[in-house]
Amino acid sequence: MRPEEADEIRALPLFRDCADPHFSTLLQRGFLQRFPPGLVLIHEDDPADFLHVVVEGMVELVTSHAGRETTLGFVRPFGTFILAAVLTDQVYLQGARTLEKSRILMIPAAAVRDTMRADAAFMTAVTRELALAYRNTIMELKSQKLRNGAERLANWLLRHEREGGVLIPVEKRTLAARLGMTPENLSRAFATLGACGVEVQGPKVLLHDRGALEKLAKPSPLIDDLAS
Amino acid sequence: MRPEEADEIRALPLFRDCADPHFSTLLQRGFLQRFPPGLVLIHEDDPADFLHVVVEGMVELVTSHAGRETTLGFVRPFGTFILAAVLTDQVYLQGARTLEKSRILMIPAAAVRDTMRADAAFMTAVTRELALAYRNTIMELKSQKLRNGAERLANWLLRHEREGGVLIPVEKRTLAARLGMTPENLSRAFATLGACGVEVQGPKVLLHDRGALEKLAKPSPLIDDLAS
DNA sequence: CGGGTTCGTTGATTCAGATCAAAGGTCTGC
DNA sequence: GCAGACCTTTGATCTGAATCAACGAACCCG
Repeated sequence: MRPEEADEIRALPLFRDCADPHFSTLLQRGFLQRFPPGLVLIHEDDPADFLHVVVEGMVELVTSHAGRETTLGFVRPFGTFILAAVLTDQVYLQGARTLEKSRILMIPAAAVRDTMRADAAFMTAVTRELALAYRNTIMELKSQKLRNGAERLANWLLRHEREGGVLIPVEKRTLAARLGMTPENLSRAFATLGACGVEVQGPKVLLHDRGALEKLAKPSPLIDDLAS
Repeated sequence: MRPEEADEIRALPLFRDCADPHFSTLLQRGFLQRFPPGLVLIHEDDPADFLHVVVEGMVELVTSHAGRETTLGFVRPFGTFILAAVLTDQVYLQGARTLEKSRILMIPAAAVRDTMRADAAFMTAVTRELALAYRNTIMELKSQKLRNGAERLANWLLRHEREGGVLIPVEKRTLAARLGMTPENLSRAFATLGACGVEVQGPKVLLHDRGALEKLAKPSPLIDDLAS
């Protein structure tokens, strides 16, 4: 791992307050692995062996049931995933696969649990991280139950807007699954948002009228405040 | 509080490993309150002041946005709610109101945080509780994204089945909101399940053919294993 | 460079669920 | 015991989303 990457991980809320020797142990017991795009990192229903930290690239969290499949989230550097399964020592509830060439730091579940026991500050950080992830998921559920497709897209755009536009970092089909709709319907949702000054140019999206878009999206800190 | 109720709370996974003096302090700093049915205990967007423990009765967790409203869960004795907001000291993401006459133990957020700091076993239990609640919500989200209305109802019935039947503990309109559909559609979903041996008699539901119902519901431990 | 595959979009159709409306039932409070 | 309110169910209709199908564009690979 490059030094600046180690620094980034060290600075994460999850590890920031961990004592130096404990953090070193975590890193020593972990593996930094490279993966090609599209590789399945985790199968649903497998026992939870590792906490994963995305160092480079992007990971998609997916779940499927009875022939249907959906995307639950994306993880980019320096995000972590499947902390909860590691803590409860249960099976994973969601699968994971790379969307790009990626490097992942994999920390054995036992190491995480050992360090929690040894380092109260780390335990606190884990708890905090879990609480935030939990709140994020509640928001996701609210979005799914209280909004229609176009509204979910509009809010996703507003949340990812940078300097008047958004660069969609994944294939549109993947974004559609993330937002809980079909690719066809994502296209139509974009068309609907055209009336609010949304212009699509391949992966680039221009928001010409943020006010109009917000009027349709009705963003709320109780649904849209955290990341994904 | 009656002694047997105090015992029930003491035996909860959340408090079981808490040292005696710390547990006593928690109880001393808490208030046991009685509430009539239909009373709003918590407004969304309020700062998180108290961890709530339902001692008697039933509580509905609700959320609303842009004129729409939905139910996120029910809490019965001796369940707790809004632990995450208490930990992160943020606003509540969901409202709460009583469905019946209820008694609630309200523990100040500061007391919870103090005890976590003082008692490692309690901290561990809090973390575990959070991880379970988080996994529950993931399952809920999966159910919402991967199943249709009749399937969600079928799985709810299977999960609550006792001796060949289910006694619906709330108004059907409330159950409908819990399952993410309108009351009208809940009626129709019950009608659909009639073909699988489901018979409705007011609040009582008889499952005459569990096999047929399971065939339609396709229950999975990755979606249906925990409570709510 | 050319051929094939995948992806994104668009149109037509179907389906699930929401909405609107009305009737019957239950519970409540006076 | 009765009147009124609310809940539940059923029917009719409408809307949003999924599906099916087709086409063009982009991309990859030989």
